[in-house]
Amino acid sequence: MSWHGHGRRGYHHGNLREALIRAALELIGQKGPAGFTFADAARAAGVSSAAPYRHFRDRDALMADVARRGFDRLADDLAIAWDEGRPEPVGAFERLGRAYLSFARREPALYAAMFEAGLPPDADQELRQAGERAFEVLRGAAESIAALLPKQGRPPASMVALHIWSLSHGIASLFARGDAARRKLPMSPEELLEAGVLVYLQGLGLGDGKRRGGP
Amino acid sequence: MSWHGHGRRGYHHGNLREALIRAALELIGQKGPAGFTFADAARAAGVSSAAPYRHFRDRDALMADVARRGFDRLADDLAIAWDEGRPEPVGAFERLGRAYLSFARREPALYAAMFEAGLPPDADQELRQAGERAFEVLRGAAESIAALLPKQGRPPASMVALHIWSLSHGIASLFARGDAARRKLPMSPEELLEAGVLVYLQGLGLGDGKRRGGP
DNA sequence: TGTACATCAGTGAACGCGCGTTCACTGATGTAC
DNA sequence: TGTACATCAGTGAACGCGCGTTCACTGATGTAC
Repeated sequence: MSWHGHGRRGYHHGNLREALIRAALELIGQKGPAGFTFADAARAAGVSSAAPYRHFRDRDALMADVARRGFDRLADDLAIAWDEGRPEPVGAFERLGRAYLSFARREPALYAAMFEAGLPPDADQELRQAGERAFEVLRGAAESIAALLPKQGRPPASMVALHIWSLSHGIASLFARGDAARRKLPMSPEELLEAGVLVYLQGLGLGDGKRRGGP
Repeated sequence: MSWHGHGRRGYHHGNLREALIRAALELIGQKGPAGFTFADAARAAGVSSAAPYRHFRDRDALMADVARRGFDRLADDLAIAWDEGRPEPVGAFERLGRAYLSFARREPALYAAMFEAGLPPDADQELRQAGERAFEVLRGAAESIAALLPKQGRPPASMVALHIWSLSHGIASLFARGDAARRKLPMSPEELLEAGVLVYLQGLGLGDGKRRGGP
């Protein structure tokens, strides 16, 4: 019924661009970002191997579009988790970390396109902006966290943001990936991250003695 | 002169196994772990495309051997940096973190084979053992660090090791990689890591008020 | 020290395969009047 | 409401290419006697 449904509707596909992106995501999920080809995507979308050229310059352009969507969704997820620091920043900040890891786990194909496809982060304008938008959420949160500290000795917010990003990404890419390269862990990645963030915040001087006891 | 020198010495190569590994390393450095083929390696070693099969089952077996060497060397580097915690554990531990990052930067091709080639960490016995040996150095160091803390509330050493590994790997793979996917940073990766480790140690209760002031 | 023989590490030709890319084309859709 | 035409999104055939892999082979090396 819907005029841009999933099936073909004759000579024209009707929604090939979307179908290719979905196919790419599926294939990346199965075989990793390296093991997916332009021809694969065309086949999966049920279209001739020349058709994708109407929508993407080449494989990398398609990959970049997938990655861009990934950053858009990550930015959304992070913003929701942070929720402008409500009810109080420290708890919200921990929630933010969990949301990052959760994204990596729920969307391994997107995550791989974003960080393991070998794309330059500024492959194109849109990709760069989407990446910056996501980081900006994290940086804003770090800003609020830093503001809780006495003005002298307060660390730069961007550094705090980079630490949390690095820790989260490290855990995601070593222990929470979707493929055979995942490393085993004597605990859940979530626990590992949560404990790490806690120690880190403590180190900043934000120890909340009784842990998450409210403001 | 040397009987297993670099050039061919007739029909037999004399040292093809080594030459293939060196070629693989070179190619991974240039094109990433995905963009290197068995045929490439043979060509670079100046040998027919069938020759590598005398030494490696397939491309992945070659890659695994490269990765194994990487872990061996990383383990060595880390052990030297840690130096059994001399002159005192906290300083030595920071040195350890720097050594990790330094390895990733000096040997981007090895690092990529170890962590970005999509190899299962236990692809074979030797690879697994080499990986464990490297982690063991880190875990041992974390043990010494944990031992500085009061017995109750002391975190598990393996968790501390995993935190430092994750942070280091996150920084290495986001900001210190050798290819076009490296992300820009408003400081050096070394500074970022060092600051992160410092905050973390502080969070553990190992603040050295005047920073590195000795025991 | 010499010779016969086994073993080994390479060759090179061949194969099937799938990819990327181009091209003239054609069927469907949209629009001007 | 109908018709002519432009535009667009796909087709399918073709191409050159390089990869992985196998095979019978051959030249070099090592060893038994």
